[in-house]
Amino acid sequence: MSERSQQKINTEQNRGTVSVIQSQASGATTTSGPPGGSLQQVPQLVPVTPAGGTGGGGKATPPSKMKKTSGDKDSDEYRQRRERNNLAVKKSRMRSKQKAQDTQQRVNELKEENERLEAKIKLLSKELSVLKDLFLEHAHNLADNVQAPDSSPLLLNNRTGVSSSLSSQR
Amino acid sequence: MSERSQQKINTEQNRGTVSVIQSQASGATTTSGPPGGSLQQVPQLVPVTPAGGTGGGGKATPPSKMKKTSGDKDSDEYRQRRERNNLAVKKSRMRSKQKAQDTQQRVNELKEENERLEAKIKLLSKELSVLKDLFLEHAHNLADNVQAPDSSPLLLNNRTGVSSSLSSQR
DNA sequence: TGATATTGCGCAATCA
DNA sequence: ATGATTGCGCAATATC
Repeated sequence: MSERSQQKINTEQNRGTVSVIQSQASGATTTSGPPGGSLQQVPQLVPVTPAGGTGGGGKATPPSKMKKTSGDKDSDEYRQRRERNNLAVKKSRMRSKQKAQDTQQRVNELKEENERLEAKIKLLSKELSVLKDLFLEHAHNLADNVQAPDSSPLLLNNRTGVSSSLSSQR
Repeated sequence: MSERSQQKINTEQNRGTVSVIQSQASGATTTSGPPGGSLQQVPQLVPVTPAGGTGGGGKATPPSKMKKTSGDKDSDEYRQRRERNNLAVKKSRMRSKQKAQDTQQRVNELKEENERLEAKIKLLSKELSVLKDLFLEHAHNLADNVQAPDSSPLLLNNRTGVSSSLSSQR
């Protein structure tokens, strides 16, 4: 299960015809392939003057290493490889971005969870404190030898202001 | 090993500007050469097709509006701008990466914190449960009208197996 | 209006 | 040899 975002792949070289399509309003630039995204580099004839003295420039005759077909750059295979790599790059970057996004989201989730847990802790602590107080009070009563034969304090938990502490938590 | 390449790309639509590559000769630019890095593009001027995009629809040959010097690409200012941008790009990417890293770390921290909180909750819950049991037991005793002449149960908290529950939490 | 910041993309080196 | 990663420069935008 993997969806593929396919996009226009021009497996061809434009040699002079250019398409001017550049009117994209600013807008959501999410990670969805921007239609008509930006293009850059331009087409152009191979400038490399193969032989012939470059009249002006300094060292303009890099060791001509043309092996293979008429140009290892114009090669059909080369273009193919490039295209594949470009695709791979795109994919990789997409995943990378996605991952970063996921991580960010994870942070948010964890933060939420954290708050929840802390709230729970607070609640439990409060309950505990109430019970402890009751205990202490009771202990006091015993110590003071106060019988307090009336209703047992167990059912009166409003002593410290907490309404319902003795119940299943949450 | 060094392959000279020049960016001549084109896949997808192209516009009408060209990219020229500039050489770097012996590292004179502010940016130091990257260690074992990549190659630079090849030097050479490019036959920038005059602005006119053919197809554009409106202007077949827009007046070549080269402002300023005759070459806006080989211009000194151009290179300067590029260099600045390259710098900015690097900086931006660095920060981006750093941020991602930080985010990842935050995840780890939060996870840890989470575990801690959960452990605490567990502990509190246990304490609470023990106290409740004591309460119930006590209530029972009262209900059964048992005198319980022995010591008060408050000091005996080993009933359910918990060692020290009645103390300041943490 | 100019400068920096961000983003998408292609190339090439390197990894796996 | 092939796909995945990564650093880098270019150019279009976005932001300030």
